[in-house]
Amino acid sequence: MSAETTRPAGDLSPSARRILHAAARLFALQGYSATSTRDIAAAVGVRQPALYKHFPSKDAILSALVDAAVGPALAAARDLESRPGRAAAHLYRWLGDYLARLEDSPYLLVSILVTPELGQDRFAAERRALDRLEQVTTDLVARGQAEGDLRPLDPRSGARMVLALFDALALPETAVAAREIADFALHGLLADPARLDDLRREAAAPLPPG
Amino acid sequence: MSAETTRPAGDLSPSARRILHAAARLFALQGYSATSTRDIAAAVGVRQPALYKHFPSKDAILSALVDAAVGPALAAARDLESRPGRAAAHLYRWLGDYLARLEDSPYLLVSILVTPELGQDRFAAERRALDRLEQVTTDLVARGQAEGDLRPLDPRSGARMVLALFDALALPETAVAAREIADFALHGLLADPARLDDLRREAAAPLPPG
DNA sequence: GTCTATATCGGGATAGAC
DNA sequence: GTCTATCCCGATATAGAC
Repeated sequence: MSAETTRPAGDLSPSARRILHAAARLFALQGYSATSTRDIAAAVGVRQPALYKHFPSKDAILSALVDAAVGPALAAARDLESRPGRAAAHLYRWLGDYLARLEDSPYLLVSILVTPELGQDRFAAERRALDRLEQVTTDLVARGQAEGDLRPLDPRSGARMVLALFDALALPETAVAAREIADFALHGLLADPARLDDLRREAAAPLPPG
Repeated sequence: MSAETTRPAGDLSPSARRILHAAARLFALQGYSATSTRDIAAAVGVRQPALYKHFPSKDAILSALVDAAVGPALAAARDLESRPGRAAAHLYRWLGDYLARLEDSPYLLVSILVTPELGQDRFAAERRALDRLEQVTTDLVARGQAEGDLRPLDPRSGARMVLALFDALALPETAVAAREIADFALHGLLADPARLDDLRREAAAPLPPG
């Protein structure tokens, strides 16, 4: 349940998945606190107490969503760290893959990333997961700068702005395409945008073994 | 109270301003619904019912915050429309001014822009205000493309991504600087970043009369 | 314009039958 | 594993004294 476990979504029962799907959609549309467990249950087609056979609390639902959103992204980023290649290309590949995954995901996880309720003390574990996401992004930006591909700016600021762009993915009906976001992010960071085609090629190539 | 009025913040009593300040901070930290009117009152140093002498409801507080956040930005953008000059330079100037204003503002309005509760029906008027903000941004992007300064991408997507960056302004302690955001946005949009210095000069010059 | 006291409602969670 | 019924609490808002 905690963000430490980064349990893959595959471990969840079909019922639990349906609950997460419905909850994520409602959280995105109207916010976490404004969504009642009755709302979630109605969207799933069951009565409110039925949820508690799958999750011990409403908070646990949000926690599971954070895990499902952040876990795969962290795993992918760490995998990339061990591979050869330019950090800027890794960043581009990582953004494209992760954003496309979110786009396809039924969970609409993006808006979870900006759920302000996570600022409360009881979600400290989830906040740590988000902090790790920011940290791996910061590392990629810093490496890209050291390698000369990315323009000089505070790498933490760069990471924050890249992650802030995720919110543009938003809801399906109005979404900005994943590739548009990845392109915008790289344009925002690159020292010389002429190198983007080059990076795109490297990022599209099969991943060399670490 | 409605977003239509775009009433300047100057119309508010000092007490009302203190309430808005405290409320904005708490909404940003833990979310709108998760913040109780008791929380707000405690932050202001009064008891909960005292708030109702200044605002008729909790929703009205959020509504006033949206007005204060969006009103000046729309006014500034419309003013720019009537002036000569390149749209890309206008966009840069507008972003810099508006973001700096938010940075200085005691209201921490940024996170208001992503408050998911605004998705609920009863905030339709506030959503329209945010839609207008997106529309003026879209228009600026489209004009910048027509003038050849901005690279081709869906102007609506471009506007969404620019506005999504606002969230990086976040809270004071961890904020990304306003200028960093404006620079990142322009880099993300520009056809040729070499033109940025030029645009910066035009944006820094005194505004020519319309 | 702030207070105390309180009405009223809705939400999270549990008990226990099926 | 879902249901009905219910507990309990916290939240918004109002009443009325000062």
